[in-house]
Amino acid sequence: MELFKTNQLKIYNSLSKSKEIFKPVLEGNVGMYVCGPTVYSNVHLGNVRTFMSFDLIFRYLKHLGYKVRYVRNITDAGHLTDDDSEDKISTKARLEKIEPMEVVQKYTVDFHTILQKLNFLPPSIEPTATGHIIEQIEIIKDILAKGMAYEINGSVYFDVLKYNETENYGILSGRNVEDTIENTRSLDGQSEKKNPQDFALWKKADESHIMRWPSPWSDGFPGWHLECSAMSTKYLGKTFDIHGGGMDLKFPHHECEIAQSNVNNHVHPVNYWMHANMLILNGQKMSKSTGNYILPNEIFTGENKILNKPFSPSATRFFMFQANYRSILDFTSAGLEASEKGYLKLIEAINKLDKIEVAATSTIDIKAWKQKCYDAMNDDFNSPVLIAQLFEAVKYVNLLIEKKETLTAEDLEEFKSTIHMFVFEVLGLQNEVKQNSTDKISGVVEMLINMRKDARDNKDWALSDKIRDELSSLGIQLKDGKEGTTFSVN
RNA sequence: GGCGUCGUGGCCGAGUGGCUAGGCUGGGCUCUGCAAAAGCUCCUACAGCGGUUCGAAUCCGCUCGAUGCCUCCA
Repeated sequence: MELFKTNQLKIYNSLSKSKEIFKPVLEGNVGMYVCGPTVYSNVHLGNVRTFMSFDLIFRYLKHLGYKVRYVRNITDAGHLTDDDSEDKISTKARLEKIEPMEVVQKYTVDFHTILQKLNFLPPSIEPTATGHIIEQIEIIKDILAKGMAYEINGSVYFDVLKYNETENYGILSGRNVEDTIENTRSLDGQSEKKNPQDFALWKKADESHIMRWPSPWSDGFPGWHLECSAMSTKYLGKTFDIHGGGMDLKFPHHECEIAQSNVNNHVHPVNYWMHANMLILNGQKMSKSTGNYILPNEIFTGENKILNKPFSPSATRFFMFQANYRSILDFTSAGLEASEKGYLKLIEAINKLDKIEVAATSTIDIKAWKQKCYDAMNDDFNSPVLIAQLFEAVKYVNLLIEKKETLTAEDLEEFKSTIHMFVFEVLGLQNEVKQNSTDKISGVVEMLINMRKDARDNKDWALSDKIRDELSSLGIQLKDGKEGTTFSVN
């Protein structure tokens, strides 16, 4: 029987601002859409955190036995710059004097490389905005036909005020349009829009603009908000289960998606809206201009001014999951160092699992422990609590090896498989310790351990300590236990 | 200014009304030739001020602070 039938999953829904029991549209199936990156520069670390949260969610849903279709788009057109007239990709292409598609290619590759290093699962579909121009044009036609948009000078805008007469523009973000009007009154009236809060569905391209597609209104390009509506509808249907993204996309991006779908399909597009919170760096907002900024790859190489040392992808992943996805997370060197130690402790315990011997009786209630792990994840993907339970398991491992606790063969098997499943399959961590110590090294170290044992038996402390210290300086730590000496490679 | 999110011990972070996670750091003890590892243990907190309640970190109000969106930066 699938696990989802026995596990009651609760998800915090940004729309209702409360935890709700998760019920997919189609039993056993989950449709999930997450707003992907705009590929006009290296992927932002905060963005990585958002995607990592949804990687965890994707992994856990799959683990529960759901058939998940996970769509995460690539925005390669339509995301406008501040003056609201030029596409971000185009701007970058002009600045670097390369083709827009070169910009897209370069940063898409960067994005995938970083995610691969961090052991992300690829989404089921990764559609691009430029690959769905036709679908977007069809939606614009429909919205125009329904009278909720207007054309001016070859551009098409969504009529927010008119929409708000019958629907609620602000249902997700808690804004009301009247306030928005007052607060935007001071902006200059250069825009051709009827109202400042109207957003673009189609923008006419000026002569210098390289990225352009023909449409009934002009040669131009689609608005940013539209691509997500087009692609989510195409691959997941008019109403689907989960829509995710960073907290910063709640308004206006997701609000606009809701408006578009409400007009286009006459339904609210999403049952569960999920928003990952922000990542800050040393207590401050990340900002390129102030230098309080770090690229994901610089974490791994250590080539940065923020952190004291490099950190591995798994240590970084572990650090991120020690906080709940809905909390603001402060990215600091001290925090990463603490997490790295915790991660190594966990992995070392996992690598020691085979040393546990089977006993006739169990002194630990493995089923109760396992249930706590599931309870944590079922409670809105509470990874910090899951990790706390995994540290309980670390304690068990050490006590079991010392024979202060015992497990039957059946319980031991369940214990091992549960640990492996949560650590590697659900959290997506990698066993970096194991990768470092090859069998050849193990053989050599074992030999030295035996030599040291002889020295110790002869009370030749000078030789024994020399072996220990020299191995230590090579990054190999010896650990004397009741059952003999073991080692770990740092 | 408006709309959100949040403010927990030396640090990081769970916890939504009573049973007070976990990690890192530091102290003590056990084990050990010594150390490390491991086990046990200690330091016990909820921004401030009011209120509701038999009882609040948890609910309500106000104040202060952080952060996000509203304006390019995830």
